[in-house]
Amino acid sequence: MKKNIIIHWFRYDLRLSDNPALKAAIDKGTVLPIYIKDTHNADDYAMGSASKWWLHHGLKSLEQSLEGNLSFYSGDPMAILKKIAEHFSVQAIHWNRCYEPWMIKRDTKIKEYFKEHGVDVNSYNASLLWEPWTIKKDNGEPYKVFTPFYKKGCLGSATPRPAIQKIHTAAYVKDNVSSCTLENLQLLPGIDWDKMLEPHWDISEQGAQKCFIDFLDKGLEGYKEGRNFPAKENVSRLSPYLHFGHISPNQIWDELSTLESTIHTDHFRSELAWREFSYSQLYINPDLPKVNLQKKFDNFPWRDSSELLKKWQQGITGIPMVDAGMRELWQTGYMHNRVRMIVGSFLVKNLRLHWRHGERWFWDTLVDADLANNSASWQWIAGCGADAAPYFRIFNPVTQGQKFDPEGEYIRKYIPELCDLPNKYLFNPWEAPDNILKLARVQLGSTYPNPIVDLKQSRVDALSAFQSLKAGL
DNA sequence: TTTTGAGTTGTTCGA
DNA sequence: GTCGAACAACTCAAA
Repeated sequence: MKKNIIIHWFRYDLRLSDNPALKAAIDKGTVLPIYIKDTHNADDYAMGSASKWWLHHGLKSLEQSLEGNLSFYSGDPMAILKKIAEHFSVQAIHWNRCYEPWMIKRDTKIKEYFKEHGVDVNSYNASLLWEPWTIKKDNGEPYKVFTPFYKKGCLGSATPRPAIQKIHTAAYVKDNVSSCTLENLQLLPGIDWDKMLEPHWDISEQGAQKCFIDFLDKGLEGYKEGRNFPAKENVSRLSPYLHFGHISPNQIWDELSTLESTIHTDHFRSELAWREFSYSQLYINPDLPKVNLQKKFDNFPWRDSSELLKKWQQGITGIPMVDAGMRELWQTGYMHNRVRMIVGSFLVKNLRLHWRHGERWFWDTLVDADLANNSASWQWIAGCGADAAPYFRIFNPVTQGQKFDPEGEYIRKYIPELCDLPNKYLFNPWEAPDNILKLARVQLGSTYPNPIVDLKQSRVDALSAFQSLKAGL
Protein backbone atom coordinates (compact mmCIF):
# COMPACT_ATOMS: atom_id res chain seq x y z
CA MET A 1 0.00 0.00 0.00
CA LYS A 2 1.29 3.46 -0.89
CA LYS A 3 1.96 5.82 1.98
CA ASN A 4 -0.28 8.84 2.20
CA ILE A 5 1.85 12.00 2.19
CA ILE A 6 1.95 15.74 1.64
CA ILE A 7 4.88 17.04 -0.41
CA HIS A 8 6.59 20.21 0.72
CA TRP A 9 8.72 21.52 -2.12
CA PHE A 10 11.51 23.77 -0.78
CA ARG A 11 12.69 26.52 -3.10
CA TYR A 12 13.57 29.98 -1.78
CA ASP A 13 12.35 29.14 1.70
CA LEU A 14 15.21 27.19 3.25
CA ARG A 15 13.98 27.47 6.83
CA LEU A 16 11.69 25.82 9.33
CA SER A 17 10.54 28.95 11.15
CA ASP A 18 7.95 31.21 9.54
CA ASN A 19 7.34 28.78 6.72
CA PRO A 20 3.61 28.92 5.91
CA ALA A 21 3.55 26.16 3.29
CA LEU A 22 5.52 23.75 5.45
CA LYS A 23 3.46 24.58 8.52
CA ALA A 24 0.22 23.90 6.68
CA ALA A 25 1.62 20.65 5.28
CA ILE A 26 2.64 19.44 8.72
CA ASP A 27 -0.80 20.25 10.07
CA LYS A 28 -2.26 17.92 7.45
CA GLY A 29 -0.16 14.79 8.02
CA THR A 30 3.09 13.10 7.06
CA VAL A 31 5.31 15.37 5.01
CA LEU A 32 7.82 14.52 2.27
CA PRO A 33 10.22 17.49 2.15
CA ILE A 34 11.93 17.76 -1.22
CA TYR A 35 14.37 19.94 -3.13
CA ILE A 36 14.56 19.84 -6.92
CA LYS A 37 17.42 21.24 -8.96
CA ASP A 38 15.49 22.39 -12.01
CA THR A 39 17.59 21.66 -15.08
CA HIS A 40 14.80 22.21 -17.60
CA ASN A 41 13.12 25.57 -17.21
CA ALA A 42 15.57 28.30 -16.25
CA ASP A 43 17.24 29.18 -19.59
CA ASP A 44 19.61 32.08 -19.01
CA TYR A 45 18.57 32.36 -15.40
CA ALA A 46 19.85 29.10 -14.07
CA MET A 47 21.68 29.91 -10.84
CA GLY A 48 25.12 31.45 -11.05
CA SER A 49 28.20 29.88 -9.50
CA ALA A 50 28.10 31.80 -6.22
CA SER A 51 24.38 31.09 -5.77
CA LYS A 52 24.89 27.39 -6.36
CA TRP A 53 27.70 27.32 -3.84
CA TRP A 54 25.49 29.04 -1.29
CA LEU A 55 22.60 26.74 -2.09
CA HIS A 56 24.72 23.65 -1.55
CA HIS A 57 25.56 24.70 1.99
CA GLY A 58 22.07 26.00 2.64
CA LEU A 59 20.59 22.64 1.66
CA LYS A 60 23.13 20.81 3.76
CA SER A 61 22.16 22.69 6.90
CA LEU A 62 18.46 22.37 6.08
CA GLU A 63 18.91 18.63 5.69
CA GLN A 64 20.45 18.54 9.14
CA SER A 65 17.58 20.54 10.63
CA LEU A 66 15.23 17.99 9.12
CA GLU A 67 17.30 15.18 10.62
CA GLY A 68 18.17 13.84 7.23
CA ASN A 69 14.62 13.91 5.95
CA LEU A 70 15.21 15.92 2.80
CA SER A 71 14.94 14.22 -0.57
CA PHE A 72 16.95 15.65 -3.48
CA TYR A 73 16.19 15.47 -7.18
CA SER A 74 17.63 16.88 -10.35
CA GLY A 75 15.69 17.33 -13.58
CA ASP A 76 12.30 18.60 -14.69
CA PRO A 77 10.08 19.24 -11.66
CA MET A 78 6.90 18.18 -13.46
CA ALA A 79 8.38 14.78 -14.33
CA ILE A 80 9.88 14.37 -10.88
CA LEU A 81 6.65 15.14 -9.07
CA LYS A 82 4.82 12.68 -11.31
CA LYS A 83 7.40 10.06 -10.47
CA ILE A 84 7.03 10.66 -6.75
CA ALA A 85 3.30 10.20 -7.17
CA GLU A 86 3.98 6.71 -8.53
CA HIS A 87 5.51 5.61 -5.26
CA PHE A 88 3.48 7.59 -2.76
CA SER A 89 -0.15 8.45 -2.44
CA VAL A 90 0.20 12.21 -2.71
CA GLN A 91 -2.58 13.97 -0.87
CA ALA A 92 -1.28 17.46 -1.54
CA ILE A 93 1.68 19.44 -2.84
CA HIS A 94 2.75 22.56 -0.96
CA TRP A 95 5.17 25.32 -1.82
CA ASN A 96 5.92 28.94 -1.09
CA ARG A 97 5.58 31.16 -4.11
CA CYS A 98 8.54 32.28 -6.26
CA TYR A 99 8.34 35.31 -8.49
CA GLU A 100 10.88 34.83 -11.25
CA PRO A 101 8.88 34.86 -14.48
CA TRP A 102 10.03 31.41 -15.61
CA MET A 103 9.14 29.96 -12.22
CA ILE A 104 5.67 31.46 -12.27
CA LYS A 105 5.11 29.86 -15.65
CA ARG A 106 6.43 26.48 -14.51
CA ASP A 107 4.53 26.47 -11.23
CA THR A 108 1.27 27.42 -12.92
CA LYS A 109 1.55 24.42 -15.24
CA ILE A 110 2.34 22.04 -12.40
CA LYS A 111 -0.53 23.36 -10.35
CA GLU A 112 -2.95 22.91 -13.23
CA TYR A 113 -1.78 19.39 -13.97
CA PHE A 114 -2.01 18.05 -10.44
CA LYS A 115 -5.29 19.75 -9.70
CA GLU A 116 -6.74 18.03 -12.76
CA HIS A 117 -5.44 14.75 -11.38
CA GLY A 118 -7.07 15.15 -8.00
CA VAL A 119 -4.07 16.35 -6.04
CA ASP A 120 -4.53 19.37 -3.85
CA VAL A 121 -1.90 22.01 -4.70
CA ASN A 122 -1.43 24.88 -2.27
CA SER A 123 0.93 27.82 -2.58
CA TYR A 124 1.76 30.44 0.04
CA ASN A 125 3.59 33.71 0.43
CA ALA A 126 6.75 33.31 2.47
CA SER A 127 9.19 35.81 1.01
CA LEU A 128 7.46 39.12 0.45
CA LEU A 129 5.80 41.56 2.82
CA TRP A 130 3.40 42.57 0.06
CA GLU A 131 2.98 40.47 -3.06
CA PRO A 132 3.25 42.46 -6.28
CA TRP A 133 -0.40 42.25 -7.34
CA THR A 134 -1.63 43.61 -4.01
CA ILE A 135 0.03 47.03 -4.35
CA LYS A 136 -1.82 49.26 -6.78
CA LYS A 137 -2.60 52.91 -7.27
CA ASP A 138 -6.16 54.12 -6.72
CA ASN A 139 -6.79 53.67 -10.45
CA GLY A 140 -5.67 50.04 -10.31
CA GLU A 141 -2.35 50.59 -12.10
CA PRO A 142 0.98 49.56 -10.57
CA TYR A 143 3.31 52.19 -9.13
CA LYS A 144 6.40 53.21 -11.04
CA VAL A 145 7.97 55.45 -8.43
CA PHE A 146 9.40 54.11 -5.21
CA THR A 147 8.29 56.69 -2.68
CA PRO A 148 4.54 56.52 -3.35
CA PHE A 149 4.84 52.74 -3.86
CA TYR A 150 6.18 52.39 -0.36
CA LYS A 151 4.56 55.24 1.56
CA LYS A 152 1.08 54.99 0.18
CA GLY A 153 0.99 51.63 -1.54
CA CYS A 154 2.71 49.40 1.02
CA LEU A 155 2.29 51.26 4.28
CA GLY A 156 -1.26 52.20 3.31
CA SER A 157 -2.39 48.62 2.74
CA ALA A 158 -2.70 45.61 5.03
CA THR A 159 0.09 45.16 7.56
CA PRO A 160 2.39 42.25 6.68
CA ARG A 161 1.52 38.77 7.89
CA PRO A 162 3.05 38.13 11.33
CA ALA A 163 5.79 35.51 11.34
CA ILE A 164 4.89 31.93 12.30
CA GLN A 165 6.71 30.32 15.20
CA LYS A 166 9.25 27.62 14.59
CA ILE A 167 7.97 24.09 14.02
CA HIS A 168 8.95 21.60 16.71
CA THR A 169 7.13 18.37 16.07
CA ALA A 170 6.46 16.99 12.65
CA ALA A 171 6.18 13.65 10.89
CA TYR A 172 8.60 13.51 7.97
CA VAL A 173 9.27 10.79 5.47
CA LYS A 174 12.10 10.39 2.96
CA ASP A 175 11.92 9.10 -0.59
CA ASN A 176 14.45 6.31 -0.91
CA VAL A 177 13.31 5.24 -4.34
CA SER A 178 13.84 8.05 -6.85
CA SER A 179 15.82 10.67 -4.96
CA CYS A 180 19.55 11.40 -5.24
CA THR A 181 22.11 12.90 -2.87
CA LEU A 182 23.01 16.53 -2.34
CA GLU A 183 26.38 15.83 -3.96
CA ASN A 184 24.62 14.50 -7.06
CA LEU A 185 23.19 17.98 -7.61
CA GLN A 186 26.73 19.16 -8.42
CA LEU A 187 26.31 22.63 -7.02
CA LEU A 188 29.92 23.23 -6.01
CA PRO A 189 32.22 25.04 -8.46
CA GLY A 190 34.91 23.25 -10.43
CA ILE A 191 37.67 25.63 -9.32
CA ASP A 192 38.31 26.06 -5.60
CA TRP A 193 37.41 29.74 -5.62
CA ASP A 194 34.70 28.93 -3.05
CA LYS A 195 37.31 28.24 -0.35
CA MET A 196 37.78 32.01 -0.24
CA LEU A 197 34.10 32.64 0.33
CA GLU A 198 33.65 30.14 3.14
CA PRO A 199 35.06 32.08 6.11
CA HIS A 200 32.70 34.98 5.42
CA TRP A 201 29.41 33.18 5.84
CA ASP A 202 27.48 30.87 8.14
CA ILE A 203 24.97 29.48 5.68
CA SER A 204 22.05 28.26 7.73
CA GLU A 205 18.83 29.37 9.33
CA GLN A 206 20.71 29.95 12.59
CA GLY A 207 23.38 31.85 10.67
CA ALA A 208 20.69 34.17 9.33
CA GLN A 209 19.29 34.78 12.81
CA LYS A 210 22.76 35.50 14.13
CA CYS A 211 23.47 37.87 11.25
CA PHE A 212 20.25 39.75 12.01
CA ILE A 213 20.91 39.93 15.75
CA ASP A 214 24.44 41.18 15.11
CA PHE A 215 23.04 43.87 12.86
CA LEU A 216 20.48 44.98 15.46
CA ASP A 217 23.29 45.03 17.98
CA LYS A 218 26.04 46.77 16.06
CA GLY A 219 24.70 48.12 12.79
CA LEU A 220 21.29 49.65 13.31
CA GLU A 221 22.45 52.54 15.47
CA GLY A 222 23.65 55.08 12.94
CA TYR A 223 22.39 52.97 10.03
CA LYS A 224 21.00 55.80 7.92
CA GLU A 225 24.37 57.50 7.41
CA GLY A 226 26.70 54.65 8.29
CA ARG A 227 25.28 52.37 5.60
CA ASN A 228 27.12 54.45 3.01
CA PHE A 229 30.58 53.71 4.40
CA PRO A 230 31.94 50.38 3.18
CA ALA A 231 34.45 50.12 6.01
CA LYS A 232 31.75 50.52 8.69
CA GLU A 233 29.62 47.69 10.01
CA ASN A 234 26.30 49.40 9.51
CA VAL A 235 24.90 47.25 6.71
CA SER A 236 22.97 44.10 7.55
CA ARG A 237 24.48 41.69 4.99
CA LEU A 238 21.16 39.85 5.15
CA SER A 239 20.65 39.87 1.37
CA PRO A 240 21.76 36.28 0.63
CA TYR A 241 19.79 34.97 3.60
CA LEU A 242 16.70 36.81 2.43
CA HIS A 243 17.18 35.60 -1.12
CA PHE A 244 17.33 31.94 -0.19
CA GLY A 245 14.79 32.34 2.57
CA HIS A 246 16.95 31.41 5.54
CA ILE A 247 15.11 34.32 7.11
CA SER A 248 11.86 35.96 6.03
CA PRO A 249 11.21 39.67 5.69
CA ASN A 250 8.28 39.14 8.03
CA GLN A 251 10.58 37.94 10.80
CA ILE A 252 12.65 41.08 10.31
CA TRP A 253 9.63 43.36 10.11
CA ASP A 254 8.15 41.88 13.30
CA GLU A 255 11.38 42.30 15.21
CA LEU A 256 11.76 45.92 14.08
CA SER A 257 8.22 46.57 15.28
CA THR A 258 9.24 45.72 18.82
CA LEU A 259 11.92 48.43 18.73
CA GLU A 260 11.47 52.12 19.24
CA SER A 261 10.96 53.72 15.85
CA THR A 262 13.88 55.92 14.77
CA ILE A 263 15.22 57.33 11.50
CA HIS A 264 17.41 54.23 11.43
CA THR A 265 14.68 51.61 11.85
CA ASP A 266 12.56 53.55 9.36
CA HIS A 267 15.37 53.66 6.85
CA PHE A 268 16.11 49.98 7.21
CA ARG A 269 12.43 49.21 6.62
CA SER A 270 12.51 51.29 3.46
CA GLU A 271 15.49 49.24 2.26
CA LEU A 272 13.40 46.11 2.72
CA ALA A 273 10.72 47.88 0.72
CA TRP A 274 13.18 48.42 -2.13
CA ARG A 275 13.35 44.68 -2.41
CA GLU A 276 9.56 44.60 -2.62
CA PHE A 277 9.67 47.33 -5.27
CA SER A 278 12.11 45.31 -7.37
CA TYR A 279 9.87 42.26 -7.18
CA SER A 280 6.95 44.39 -8.20
CA GLN A 281 8.88 45.73 -11.20
CA LEU A 282 9.89 42.25 -12.32
CA TYR A 283 6.35 40.98 -11.94
CA ILE A 284 4.98 43.77 -14.09
CA ASN A 285 7.85 43.58 -16.61
CA PRO A 286 8.91 39.95 -17.00
CA ASP A 287 11.64 40.97 -19.45
CA LEU A 288 13.21 43.40 -16.96
CA PRO A 289 16.43 41.31 -16.89
CA LYS A 290 17.02 41.86 -20.58
CA VAL A 291 15.07 44.78 -21.98
CA ASN A 292 15.49 48.49 -21.24
CA LEU A 293 12.42 49.67 -19.41
CA GLN A 294 12.82 53.02 -21.13
CA LYS A 295 12.67 52.21 -24.82
CA LYS A 296 14.73 55.22 -25.88
CA PHE A 297 17.78 53.47 -24.42
CA ASP A 298 17.51 50.85 -27.16
CA ASN A 299 19.47 53.28 -29.33
CA PHE A 300 22.18 54.02 -26.77
CA PRO A 301 25.69 53.87 -28.27
CA TRP A 302 27.22 51.23 -26.00
CA ARG A 303 30.80 50.30 -26.61
CA ASP A 304 31.97 46.74 -27.05
CA SER A 305 35.22 45.61 -25.47
CA SER A 306 35.77 42.23 -23.91
CA GLU A 307 39.18 43.48 -22.79
CA LEU A 308 37.77 46.36 -20.74
CA LEU A 309 35.01 44.13 -19.39
CA LYS A 310 37.56 41.59 -18.23
CA LYS A 311 39.59 44.24 -16.44
CA TRP A 312 36.48 45.45 -14.67
CA GLN A 313 35.57 41.89 -13.66
CA GLN A 314 39.06 41.19 -12.34
CA GLY A 315 39.39 44.45 -10.46
CA ILE A 316 42.36 45.74 -12.44
CA THR A 317 40.95 48.97 -13.86
CA GLY A 318 43.54 51.14 -12.18
CA ILE A 319 40.78 52.99 -10.30
CA PRO A 320 41.27 51.88 -6.68
CA MET A 321 37.69 52.32 -5.48
CA VAL A 322 36.35 50.30 -8.41
CA ASP A 323 39.00 47.59 -8.08
CA ALA A 324 38.41 47.28 -4.33
CA GLY A 325 34.72 46.64 -4.96
CA MET A 326 35.28 44.09 -7.69
CA ARG A 327 37.81 42.27 -5.54
CA GLU A 328 35.51 42.26 -2.54
CA LEU A 329 32.95 40.61 -4.81
CA TRP A 330 35.36 37.96 -6.05
CA GLN A 331 36.78 37.19 -2.61
CA THR A 332 33.59 37.23 -0.54
CA GLY A 333 30.65 36.83 -2.93
CA TYR A 334 29.34 40.15 -1.69
CA MET A 335 29.81 43.85 -2.33
CA HIS A 336 28.82 46.78 -0.17
CA ASN A 337 25.82 48.63 -1.58
CA ARG A 338 27.56 51.98 -1.98
CA VAL A 339 30.37 50.30 -3.89
CA ARG A 340 27.92 48.43 -6.13
CA MET A 341 26.71 51.82 -7.30
CA ILE A 342 30.24 53.04 -7.89
CA VAL A 343 31.37 50.01 -9.92
CA GLY A 344 28.03 49.96 -11.75
CA SER A 345 28.23 53.60 -12.73
CA PHE A 346 31.83 53.08 -13.83
CA LEU A 347 30.97 50.11 -16.08
CA VAL A 348 27.95 51.70 -17.65
CA LYS A 349 28.99 55.34 -17.87
CA ASN A 350 32.79 55.56 -17.87
CA LEU A 351 33.49 52.36 -19.80
CA ARG A 352 30.10 52.66 -21.52
CA LEU A 353 29.62 48.89 -21.64
CA HIS A 354 26.07 47.57 -21.67
CA TRP A 355 24.50 47.14 -18.22
CA ARG A 356 23.69 43.55 -19.12
CA HIS A 357 27.39 42.68 -18.88
CA GLY A 358 27.30 43.90 -15.30
CA GLU A 359 24.06 42.08 -14.65
CA ARG A 360 25.57 38.83 -15.95
CA TRP A 361 28.75 39.12 -13.87
CA PHE A 362 26.87 39.95 -10.69
CA TRP A 363 24.46 37.11 -11.41
CA ASP A 364 27.35 34.66 -11.52
CA THR A 365 29.44 35.96 -8.63
CA LEU A 366 27.11 37.42 -5.99
CA VAL A 367 25.91 35.07 -3.27
CA ASP A 368 22.81 37.27 -3.03
CA ALA A 369 22.18 37.27 -6.81
CA ASP A 370 18.48 37.88 -7.08
CA LEU A 371 16.77 38.30 -10.43
CA ALA A 372 14.47 41.10 -9.34
CA ASN A 373 17.01 43.10 -7.32
CA ASN A 374 19.83 42.60 -9.78
CA SER A 375 17.87 43.54 -12.90
CA ALA A 376 16.08 46.50 -11.34
CA SER A 377 19.30 47.85 -9.84
CA TRP A 378 21.33 47.61 -13.04
CA GLN A 379 18.57 49.38 -14.91
CA TRP A 380 18.50 51.98 -12.18
CA ILE A 381 22.21 52.78 -12.35
CA ALA A 382 22.19 52.73 -16.16
CA GLY A 383 19.38 55.26 -16.11
CA CYS A 384 16.98 53.18 -18.19
CA GLY A 385 14.89 51.70 -15.37
CA ALA A 386 11.83 52.70 -13.42
CA ASP A 387 12.46 55.67 -11.17
CA ALA A 388 16.07 55.53 -12.34
CA ALA A 389 18.98 57.83 -11.62
CA PRO A 390 19.02 60.77 -14.04
CA TYR A 391 21.57 60.20 -16.75
CA PHE A 392 23.84 63.08 -15.72
CA ARG A 393 24.36 61.47 -12.34
CA ILE A 394 27.74 59.89 -12.98
CA PHE A 395 29.63 58.75 -9.91
CA ASN A 396 33.21 59.89 -9.64
CA PRO A 397 35.02 56.95 -8.02
CA VAL A 398 37.73 59.25 -6.65
CA THR A 399 35.30 61.64 -4.98
CA GLN A 400 33.17 58.74 -3.75
CA GLY A 401 36.19 57.13 -2.16
CA GLN A 402 37.27 60.34 -0.46
CA LYS A 403 33.77 60.87 0.81
CA PHE A 404 32.78 57.38 1.92
CA ASP A 405 36.12 55.71 2.67
CA PRO A 406 37.99 58.76 3.96
CA GLU A 407 40.60 56.78 5.85
CA GLY A 408 41.04 54.37 2.96
CA GLU A 409 40.40 51.31 5.13
CA TYR A 410 38.22 49.62 2.55
CA ILE A 411 40.63 50.25 -0.32
CA ARG A 412 43.67 49.10 1.66
CA LYS A 413 41.86 45.93 2.69
CA TYR A 414 41.26 44.82 -0.88
CA ILE A 415 44.21 46.50 -2.61
CA PRO A 416 47.14 45.76 -0.33
CA GLU A 417 49.63 46.79 -3.00
CA LEU A 418 48.54 50.39 -2.43
CA CYS A 419 48.48 50.26 1.36
CA ASP A 420 51.52 52.49 1.85
CA LEU A 421 50.17 55.32 -0.27
CA PRO A 422 49.07 58.36 1.75
CA ASN A 423 45.30 58.99 1.76
CA LYS A 424 45.81 62.00 -0.47
CA TYR A 425 46.74 59.72 -3.40
CA LEU A 426 45.12 56.46 -2.42
CA PHE A 427 42.03 57.15 -4.51
CA ASN A 428 43.94 58.53 -7.51
CA PRO A 429 47.48 57.11 -7.59
CA TRP A 430 48.02 58.27 -11.17
CA GLU A 431 48.14 61.84 -9.84
CA ALA A 432 50.77 61.10 -7.22
CA PRO A 433 54.26 62.57 -7.66
CA ASP A 434 56.97 60.06 -8.48
CA ASN A 435 58.70 60.29 -5.12
CA ILE A 436 55.48 59.52 -3.26
CA LEU A 437 54.86 56.48 -5.44
CA LYS A 438 58.41 55.34 -4.94
CA LEU A 439 58.18 55.73 -1.20
CA ALA A 440 55.02 53.61 -1.17
CA ARG A 441 56.68 51.02 -3.44
CA VAL A 442 54.04 51.53 -6.11
CA GLN A 443 55.00 51.27 -9.76
CA LEU A 444 52.09 52.19 -11.95
CA GLY A 445 51.79 49.83 -14.85
CA SER A 446 53.58 47.10 -12.97
CA THR A 447 52.59 46.71 -9.29
CA TYR A 448 49.22 48.38 -9.94
CA PRO A 449 47.66 49.28 -13.31
CA ASN A 450 47.35 52.68 -14.88
CA PRO A 451 43.71 53.77 -15.23
CA ILE A 452 42.09 52.03 -18.19
CA VAL A 453 40.03 55.11 -18.90
CA ASP A 454 40.31 58.83 -18.28
CA LEU A 455 37.60 59.67 -15.76
CA LYS A 456 37.10 63.23 -16.89
CA GLN A 457 37.02 62.53 -20.62
CA SER A 458 34.81 59.43 -20.31
CA ARG A 459 32.34 61.42 -18.25
CA VAL A 460 32.10 64.03 -21.00
CA ASP A 461 31.74 61.25 -23.58
CA ALA A 462 28.96 59.60 -21.59
CA LEU A 463 27.07 62.85 -21.34
CA SER A 464 27.31 63.41 -25.08
CA ALA A 465 26.27 59.81 -25.73
CA PHE A 466 23.10 60.57 -23.80
CA GLN A 467 22.73 63.76 -25.79
CA SER A 468 22.86 61.78 -29.02
CA LEU A 469 20.13 59.59 -27.64
CA LYS A 470 17.90 62.55 -27.21
CA ALA A 471 18.76 63.99 -30.62
CA GLY A 472 18.03 60.65 -32.26
CA LEU A 473 14.43 60.65 -31.12
C1' DT B 1 -8.93 66.25 -18.12
C1' DT B 2 -5.77 69.38 -16.39
C1' DT B 3 -2.62 70.95 -13.25
C1' DT B 4 0.82 70.77 -9.87
C1' DG B 5 4.51 69.19 -7.13
C1' DA B 6 7.84 65.83 -6.59
C1' DG B 7 11.27 62.38 -7.67
C1' DT B 8 17.25 57.05 -3.10
C1' DT B 9 22.07 57.32 -3.31
C1' DG B 10 25.95 63.03 -7.83
C1' DT B 11 29.38 66.26 -9.91
C1' DT B 12 31.22 70.39 -11.50
C1' DC B 13 31.72 75.14 -11.90
C1' DG B 14 31.93 79.67 -10.51
C1' DA B 15 31.01 83.15 -7.11
C1' DG C 1 36.57 76.08 1.78
C1' DT C 2 31.60 76.60 1.01
C1' DC C 3 27.41 77.23 -1.44
C1' DG C 4 23.96 77.37 -5.03
C1' DA C 5 23.02 76.56 -9.67
C1' DA C 6 23.21 73.86 -13.68
C1' DC C 7 22.95 69.52 -15.58
C1' DA C 8 17.49 68.21 -18.85
C1' DA C 9 13.60 67.82 -19.01
C1' DC C 10 10.23 64.20 -18.10
C1' DT C 11 7.17 61.22 -16.02
C1' DC C 12 4.48 60.03 -12.39
C1' DA C 13 0.94 60.41 -8.67
C1' DA C 14 -2.69 62.63 -6.99
C1' DA C 15 -5.72 66.38 -6.38
